[in-house]
Amino acid sequence: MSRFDSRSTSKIDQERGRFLKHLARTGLRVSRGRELIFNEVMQIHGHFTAEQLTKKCQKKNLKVSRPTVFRILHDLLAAGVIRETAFGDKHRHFEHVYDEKPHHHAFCIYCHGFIEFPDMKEDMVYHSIIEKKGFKILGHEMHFYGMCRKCQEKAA
Amino acid sequence: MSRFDSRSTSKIDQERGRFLKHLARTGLRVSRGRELIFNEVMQIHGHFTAEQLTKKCQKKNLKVSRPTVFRILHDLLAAGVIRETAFGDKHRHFEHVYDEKPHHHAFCIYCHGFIEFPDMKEDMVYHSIIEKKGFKILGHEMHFYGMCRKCQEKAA
DNA sequence: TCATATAATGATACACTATCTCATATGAGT
DNA sequence: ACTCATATGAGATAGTGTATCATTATATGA
Repeated sequence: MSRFDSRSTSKIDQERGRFLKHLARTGLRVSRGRELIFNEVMQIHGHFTAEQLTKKCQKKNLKVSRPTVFRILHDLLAAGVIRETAFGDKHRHFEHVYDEKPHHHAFCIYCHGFIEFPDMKEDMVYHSIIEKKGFKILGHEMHFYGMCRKCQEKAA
Repeated sequence: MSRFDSRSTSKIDQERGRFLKHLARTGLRVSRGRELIFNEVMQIHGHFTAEQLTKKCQKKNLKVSRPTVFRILHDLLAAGVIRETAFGDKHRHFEHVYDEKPHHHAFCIYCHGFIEFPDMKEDMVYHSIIEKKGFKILGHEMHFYGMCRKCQEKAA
């Protein structure tokens, strides 16, 4: 029996299954750290950095070191449980894939905040162009940048 | 008379004008470093990092320090002569704006290479959604990610 | 031209994120 | 329990981008 938290919904179970399968395939163990990080990540809604995740664990007295957090995030990436988004700052930003509707981001270049908006599928026109070049598409992100409402008000 | 390289095309002249105007507005001088970096940047086709630019200068025996390169790139950004693109790695990537047709990127997650493809304007549908939230759009980038042809061949 | 003020520059140190190393701890399987 | 591979943490390290500050260069006015 898995020692992972058993209160999870079926969607989280599905992700857990994906993760366990990946670990089995690559000969990695279901360790304390991996259980712990998996459960924490699944409870986060929205984006997070490795730093934020580490602090979240430390606040809960879940002992896990920074290198371990990075290592396990790498596992989760490889398993396809989380994905990475480039926000243009010096941090790596992650979000889990389950329960997330496809969406994109608009970044404020003044306060570095962002808003989300839904994927409208209008960008599918690009697929044929890119795949004609032999590139296999695994995903896409659209980044708008500009000035958020609050920063406009401040400037005025 | 400006001491900037005078062999330039009208498009580069236009950019030079934009830069000089910015310097004048903000009380900055037309210094040796700014001339030098401006000319080098204008000669680059495609993307570059501060590191690459610094090495390019050093190879040509153009003496300019790393802090100065960063400072002047900041000036060029503020003047709107270059723009920044988040590539998902730890570097800041720049490209000059002149002579560039609007385009986007597809990144290979295996070799970190990328291909470019033209902007098709199909993404304009997003503008109304975002601006309804009070966000003022200044630009946008579309990032596809996946596996390039070469990496697919290697894997096969 | 000289004096003075202001900006630019480079050397150096620094901050920060992410990663590497390696000794130790842990777990799985026999 | 023993053996051996993997996981972990402490600390060192790498790499990028900044900050500090003394020095140099430039512009301006007398």
